[in-house]
Amino acid sequence: MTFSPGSTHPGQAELPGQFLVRAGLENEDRAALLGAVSNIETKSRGSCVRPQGEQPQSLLILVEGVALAARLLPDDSRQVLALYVPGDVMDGQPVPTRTTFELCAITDVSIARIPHQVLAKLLSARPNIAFALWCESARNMAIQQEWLVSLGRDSRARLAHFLCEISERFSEAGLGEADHVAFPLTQTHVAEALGLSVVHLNRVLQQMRREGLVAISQGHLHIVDRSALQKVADFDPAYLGKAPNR
Amino acid sequence: MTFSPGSTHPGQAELPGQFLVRAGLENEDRAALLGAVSNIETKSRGSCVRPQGEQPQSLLILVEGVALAARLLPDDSRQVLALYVPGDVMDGQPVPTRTTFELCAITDVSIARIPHQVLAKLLSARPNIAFALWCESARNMAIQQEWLVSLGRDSRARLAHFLCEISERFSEAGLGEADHVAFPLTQTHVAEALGLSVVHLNRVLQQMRREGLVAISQGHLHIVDRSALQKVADFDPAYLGKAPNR
DNA sequence: CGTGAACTTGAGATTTCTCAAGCGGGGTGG
DNA sequence: CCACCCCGCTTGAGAAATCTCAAGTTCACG
Repeated sequence: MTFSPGSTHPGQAELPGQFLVRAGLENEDRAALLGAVSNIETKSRGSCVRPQGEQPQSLLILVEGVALAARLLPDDSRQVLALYVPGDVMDGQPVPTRTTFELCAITDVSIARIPHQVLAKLLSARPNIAFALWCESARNMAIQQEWLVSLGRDSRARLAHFLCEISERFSEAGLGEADHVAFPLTQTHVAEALGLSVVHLNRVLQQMRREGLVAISQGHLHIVDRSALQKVADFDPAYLGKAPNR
Repeated sequence: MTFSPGSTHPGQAELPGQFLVRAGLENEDRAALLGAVSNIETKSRGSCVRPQGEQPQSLLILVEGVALAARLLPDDSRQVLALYVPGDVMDGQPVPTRTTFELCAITDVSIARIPHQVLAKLLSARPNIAFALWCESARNMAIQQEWLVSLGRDSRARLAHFLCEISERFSEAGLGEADHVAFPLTQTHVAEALGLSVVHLNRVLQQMRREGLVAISQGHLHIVDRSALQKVADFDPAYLGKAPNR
């Protein structure tokens, strides 16, 4: 998989089929939204999709790959604020405002752009689209809220919760099976998401591995004992819009 | 100030003047929204406005007083997720979903209810209202994002940031002057918001008091050295929709 | 092979927590 | 009117969680 980074192939979108169906968007509206895509561009892994502090010109939708949003702090540390999988709207704000975080590609990604100028017309012409984007945004808010709660707990619960969420979202996005999903994140990424040092994160992870809860290797996450893991995490997938605990 | 807890006086809302103007709502739409208020009720301080896990029947707007949203954890601890001041929409979701947190009155409060059933019609009839509520929700998300970043930092920065935000929001809501606002929270509330133990919070607070950054007494917060405090907090009020650092 | 990034391990320093106790004001019942 | 009690605040001290620094290992890649 070798993209020339930053390349652009314009025109008809090949957005993933499930895009915005979660939010209940119907045919005609979906078509209108797809028509508003100005281009789909690719970025190579590790590159920055949109720097912190920029005034965004387009709404960005992740089509392929995994990406994250992170805040750069004055002491050069980073706090990861969100993870994105294919189908996710990255930073869907009703009114574009100067961003307080950067968007980074974790793997090679492809991203659909919808210029805010075009979008604005669409929003007033088609209230359903606005409503669907609001729903998406509300879901991201629910996820963020879980992260907030998680950060208040100890490192073990934090990591367990993170892994539970990853496995749900990644498998739903087609990045693997339920108990065996792709895991392109480095431990540094995870540490920055959980607000832990890499060293400590590593130890907690090993501990959980030893206990037979999870295993991470070769860029894959294997949930060995899901119910035990969910218990450690106090995880209930309802906030992701899924059925209650299975 | 003695309300009979839970009392309800129906009819014409006396919503605060600035309500939803931040979100750019115009006369006619505002009137429609006000007309949808089924009643305004009062709750006494310390009481629970809406328990965790309930299916909400109405949108709640805080008219008077201070309230918070908190998640109850299985070990009986709590994580405060949000603070509300008059004019705030408490948990404004596009589609009402089972709540994952409780709403509590910190002071005596009065709250306007808009039944979701009524609201739904309003949203489709008047897209501007949906848009305004989305904007409100986006603002709450930005605040929550700041809390998330804050939780990743040390206790000193966390507290400083919290106090900066409080002073901005409370004074904007008419709960005091810029450097001298009402502070009805107990140290336990603050500790639960910041994910710290009360004991540790107390020590950090005293330290900041000794350094001449802030003073809290008699239910009032006094920002003694705002610029120093903002520096400790790495605080930029832009996310609240205010002008950049002064 | 040589190199760099990610992961791992050790050990001491620091932050934060828990438990325990004392203080002080406001409200309440006697 | 007084005594008591509860809640919120404060302080001390030892325990636990987490961090930082430093170094070693592994593995993919050129």
